[in-house]
Amino acid sequence: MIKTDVDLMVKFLRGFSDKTRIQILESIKDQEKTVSEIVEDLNGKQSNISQHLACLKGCGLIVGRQDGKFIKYSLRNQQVRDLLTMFHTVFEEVQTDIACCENHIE
Amino acid sequence: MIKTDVDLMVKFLRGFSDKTRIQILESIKDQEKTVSEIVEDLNGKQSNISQHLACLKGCGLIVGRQDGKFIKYSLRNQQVRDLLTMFHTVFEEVQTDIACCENHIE
DNA sequence: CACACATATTAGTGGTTGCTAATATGATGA
DNA sequence: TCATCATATTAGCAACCACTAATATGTGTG
Repeated sequence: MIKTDVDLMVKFLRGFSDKTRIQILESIKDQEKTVSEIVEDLNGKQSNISQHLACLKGCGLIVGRQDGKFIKYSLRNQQVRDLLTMFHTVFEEVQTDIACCENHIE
Repeated sequence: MIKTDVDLMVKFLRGFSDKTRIQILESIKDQEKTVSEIVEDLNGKQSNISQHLACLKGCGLIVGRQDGKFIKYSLRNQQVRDLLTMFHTVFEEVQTDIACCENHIE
């Protein structure tokens, strides 16, 4: 770590560390969607999704724009999309080893 | 998400979602190190570091090899290194927006 | 084998975080 | 403006997870 603040970096990365958030990111990866659409996509609760969206927005991973009575969310930029793609790539190659992190750190 | 299991994916990504683990990854990014060296690097407790190492190993992000009485850890491969680099890149560009995730999801 | 050093594991605990339900805010259109 | 729909926020709770201290395993050396 050169100069960037580690704590902030971790907050950024924490955006990726939850199932619901990953699913949201995947859901809007290719097209922007309204909150309701995402809720339906994930079969989740509106308040829960809304909280995660706020988190992802705060982490700089997504952006929202008002569109009539809706708010449409999409990935912040191509880099975030690339990051998601790269996760898949590295993950594929590593998948078999992952049994880790049961409950506590382990 | 195409075919890969989301839960497993999240376990993989959770490897990146903790300050100590990020610091470990950065610490061994360019050269393999023994546990003691990492402990010293981070100014941490041996048992704690050891647990995080186990987690990172389980997540497929690092590998360890016995070397005499020591065990030396290093990043699993170039892809993981690339991922770390890419974090920095995207993070730099996004940094100002990150105030998120205070305590609860927010 | 016994001792010393390096690392791993376990148990217990406190703080963090994601969930739900209820309520509040905000925007649109009659 | 009032009613309605879309989204955000809050409070409370349960589960999770990282931390420390203590102990165990393992490896090399006398």
